[in-house]
Amino acid sequence: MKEELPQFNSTFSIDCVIFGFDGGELKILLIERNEEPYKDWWALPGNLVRVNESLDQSASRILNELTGLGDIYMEQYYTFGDPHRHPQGRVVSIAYYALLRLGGDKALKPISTYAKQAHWVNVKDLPKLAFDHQQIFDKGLEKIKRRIKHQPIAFELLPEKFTLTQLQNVYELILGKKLDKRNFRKKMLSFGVLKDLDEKQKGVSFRAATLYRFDKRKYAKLFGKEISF
Amino acid sequence: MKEELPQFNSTFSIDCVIFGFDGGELKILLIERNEEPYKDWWALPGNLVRVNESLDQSASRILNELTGLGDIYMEQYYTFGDPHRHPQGRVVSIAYYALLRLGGDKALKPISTYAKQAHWVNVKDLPKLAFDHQQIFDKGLEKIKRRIKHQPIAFELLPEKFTLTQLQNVYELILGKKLDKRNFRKKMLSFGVLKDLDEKQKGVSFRAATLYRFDKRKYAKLFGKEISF
DNA sequence: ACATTTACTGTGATGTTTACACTAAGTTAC
DNA sequence: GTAACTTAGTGTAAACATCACAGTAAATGT
Repeated sequence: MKEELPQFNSTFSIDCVIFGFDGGELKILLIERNEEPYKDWWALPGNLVRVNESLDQSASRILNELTGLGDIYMEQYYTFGDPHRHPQGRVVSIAYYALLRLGGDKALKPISTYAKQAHWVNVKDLPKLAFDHQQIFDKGLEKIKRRIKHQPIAFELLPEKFTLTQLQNVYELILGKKLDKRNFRKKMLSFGVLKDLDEKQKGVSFRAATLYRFDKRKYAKLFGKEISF
Repeated sequence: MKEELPQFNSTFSIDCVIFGFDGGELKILLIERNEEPYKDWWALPGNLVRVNESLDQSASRILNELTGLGDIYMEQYYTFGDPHRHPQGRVVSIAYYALLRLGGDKALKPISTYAKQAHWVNVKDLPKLAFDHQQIFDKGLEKIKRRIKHQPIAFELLPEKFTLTQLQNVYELILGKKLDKRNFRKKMLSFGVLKDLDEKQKGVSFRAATLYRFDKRKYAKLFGKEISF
C-alpha cells in the first residue's frame, strides 16, 4: 500500500469543488476515478500542477478539461497538506471552488484518462468521497456561504437573465435556510445593481416573472463600500 | 542565476506574516536573509515543509524557531504558486499569519542559519521585501482586516488584561481608520464577552483605565450567532 | 369562468449604527 | 496643595437596517 510513485516524494495538486445551479438544485461535479488509489471511488476533479503552470491556470485547465468551459469564476480557498492525506506520498493539494450556470444538460467532456465518468451530484446527496475530499468539500461550502453574504457571487450561478425568485433560491440553497420573500427582494433591489429588463420569463406555466440582469458596472462603483448581500 | 538547487524541481514552503502589537504599534517580524537568493534582503520568515510535518505544524515550528514561542494563534490564508516566484525553481508557498502579544521586548532567538537577524518592523514602514513577500504581506493584512470584524482575533494581540482603549487601538491600526470611542465601547461591551476585572492599570501617567479580560467561554456560547465586532 | 400557481407589494416594531461633547479621575509640575 | 494636563468614561437622539407578517394581481390549464 505504501509504495512510492515515481517522482512522488512531494508534489502538489489542485482539487476543485465545482458548483453548478440547475433550476432548483445546487450540485457539484464529481468524477469516478479510474486509477489507484481509490479506483472506482467518487472524487473531486483534480490533478497535478504542471511545471510551468500557475495555480490559477491549473485550476482553470482542470475545469476546462472536464467541462469544455472557460472563463469561469474560480477562487482558491484553502490548501490541504496533511502528510498522510494521500496514501502513496506527500501531495499537498490546493483547493479551488468554481461557480457556474448549468444550462439544461451542459455537455461534459471528461477527456482525462484518470476519470471514468463525471456527474453532477446534488450537494445534499453526496456519495462517500476519496481521500480527504469530503473535508475539502465541506470547507468549500463553508467559504461560499460566507462569501455570498458580502460579494456578488450568486450571479455566477445564474443565467444572464434571471428572476428574483431564482436568485433567492440560490441564496437559500447555499445558506441552507429559507428567506423572507419581501425582505429579500427589498434588500436586493435596494443595492441598485439589478437591472430590470422590462421582459418576462418565457415558457413557464403560471404567471411569468420579471427578468433582471446583474449590473457589473454599477457594482464596481459601489465596491469598496463593502455591501452586504 | 537560473541554476537548480538539489531536490529543487518542485517543493513547498511556508511563509509567515507574524503580527505583533506593542503598546501602540502594529508590527511584523522580518528576517534578514543569509542565503541566496535574495541574500541580505529582508523577508518574511519561512522555510521548507518537512517530510512528515503537516502544514500547520510547519508554520508553528517556523514561528517557534524564531521567537521561542508556542501556542500562538496562526491561520493559513492563501497559497502562492506563480511558477517564477522563486528564481531557482518551483516553490509553492503556503502563507500563514500569526497574531501575538509583544510583552515589552520579547526575546527573539533566530536560531535558523538562513537568517542573520530578525526584527519587529512597523507595518507602516516596511522595507523592500524578497520574492513576492510584499504581495504575501498585503494579502495577509487584508485577511485580518476582514476577520477582525467577525471574529475575536484582536484579543490575540493583547495581553490577557487590557483596557478598552488598547483594544480600540488594535482595531484602528488593523482597519486603518479612527473609530468613535463611545460607539466602540458600547458595542464591545454589548457582546458580553468582556469581563470587567475591577482592577486598574498600573504604572501609567494620568488616569488609570479599567482592565478587562476576554471571556472565551462566553464567546464560545455565542458562537454560531456570527457576531460582528 | 374557475381553480391553481406563482409574482408581487407595504407597514409597523425592533434593533443597530452613527454623530456628537462634556465631566471625572488621576498625574505632574510648580 | 493647587493648577495644568492628560486620558477615562459616559448618554441621547436621528437615521438606518432588519424583521415579521398576509393579501392581491397576473398568468396558466381545465
